[in-house]
Amino acid sequence: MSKIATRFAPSPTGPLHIGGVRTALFNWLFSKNQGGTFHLRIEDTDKERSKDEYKDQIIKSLKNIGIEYDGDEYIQSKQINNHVKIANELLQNGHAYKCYCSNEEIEEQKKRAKQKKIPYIYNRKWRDKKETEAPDNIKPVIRFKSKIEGSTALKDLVQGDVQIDNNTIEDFIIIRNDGSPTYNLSAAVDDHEMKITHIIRGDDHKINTFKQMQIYEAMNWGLPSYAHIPLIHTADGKKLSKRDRASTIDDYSNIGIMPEALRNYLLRLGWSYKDKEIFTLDESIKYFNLEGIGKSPSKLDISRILSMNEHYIKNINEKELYERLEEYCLIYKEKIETNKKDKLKNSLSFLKNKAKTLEDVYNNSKYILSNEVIINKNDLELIDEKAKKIIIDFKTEISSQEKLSKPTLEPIINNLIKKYETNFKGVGQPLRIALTGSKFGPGIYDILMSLGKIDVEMRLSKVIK
RNA sequence: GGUCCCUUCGUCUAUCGGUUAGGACACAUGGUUUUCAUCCAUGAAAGAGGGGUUCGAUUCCCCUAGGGACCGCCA
Repeated sequence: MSKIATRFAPSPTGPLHIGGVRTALFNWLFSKNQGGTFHLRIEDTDKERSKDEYKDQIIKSLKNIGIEYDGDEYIQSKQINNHVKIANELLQNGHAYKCYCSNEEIEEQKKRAKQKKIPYIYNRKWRDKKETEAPDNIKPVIRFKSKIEGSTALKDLVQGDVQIDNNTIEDFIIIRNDGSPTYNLSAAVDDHEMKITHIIRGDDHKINTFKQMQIYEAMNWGLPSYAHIPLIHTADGKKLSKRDRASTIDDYSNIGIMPEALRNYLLRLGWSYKDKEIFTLDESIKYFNLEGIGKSPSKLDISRILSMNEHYIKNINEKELYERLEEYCLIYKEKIETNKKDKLKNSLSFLKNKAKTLEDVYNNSKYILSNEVIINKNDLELIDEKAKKIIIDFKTEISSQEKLSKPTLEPIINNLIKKYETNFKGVGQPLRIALTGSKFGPGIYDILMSLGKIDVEMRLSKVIK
């Protein structure tokens, strides 16, 4: 048994969306679980639409989520000569033929098929014709001589046995009339060349598998194993496409979803291992298997992504979390001022409790990050004369404190509650509004200590003027 | 239209013929609390329909319905 090798083969004609990321993840996990290798192949043979920026985005996306491919990326366009060579061999050994039908002729047939409401399938006109009958004003394409009789069974590692009548596979084109190879030829040749043992891909490729299997057989190559995984659907049940918003990793990074959360979510989408929900990267390698992949397509559920992210925010260590937050703010929000960094770091322990995303953490920490407290009119009205007196008293009391701490703050607040015959809210709410500009937020002690004495005094002065 | 695939709570799923059909997210209610949250507890919530096979079907088979994918000289 040769060493397990899998591959992910996207075309750089658009940004990689998370459906592709999941396919890559499954391939990678499977190979690592089996002690094999995982390869990235860039299928850039469509010169018109392929762009380097997409290739870079694909590579970046994989790296971002923790997927590492073995060796260099395999660039398909560099292998075109090899694909053409194989096509010629196929021509020689009688598994392919030149087709001289004109475009118009083919179009005409398609049109007729449509009118009769029967599926179009190339009529194999040139399959057995002699080369000498060829018109000299037409550049031929090369077609693969597909099987006409019988049926082919695919032992799919996810879907089980799938059988299809051979005559539903037409004599597909392997070389265009400009001499360039088409997808099915290139993919099959490269998979063989790369010694891929397991092809795990979306089940939208299933029909291609039957074509590619025939190329393998015609070349007498040993067949790889296939696993067709169900596609991810959007919330309304359609195939995920590049046009969908919130579909690339960056879309999720943008709202503060961390890569490990997305990785964990994608892993559990259509795959399961008992009742386990949370998988570290190592655990996912350890437990991943093809048997756990479900057969039905699954829908994207943002609330689950959010809750997965919430779990990771609460569970990664704070130093790490801080670094993520700083990077997040730098890229998507604002640079954190140097003199705010320590305050923010020390406040993470309570800020993270109210956050599902890094964006939430950022929003919750705005009172620390910004120097100005903006209080809206309704909230300002809550600071009435009595509240102002409380604030003045509070400010006087802390002026003698060297540093704000819970043991010293607690008696002060308790005394104010007694003195003004109010409750905690009566003291806490005006303070919170004055210090953060909001009725909601962290605990009052946390706010006080996270801001520090100087900031607290400054902010309080402003409301009692 | 043709070919192929799929069908358990709203969502992701467990169950590999015998279960009060389990878990997670979301939702609802209650509790803790200093506001918002967190946290804890509790609750509601599912085998698409119809036939078989079997002592017994969510599980195996068939039909129907519904959903999806593919049907390019794109990949």
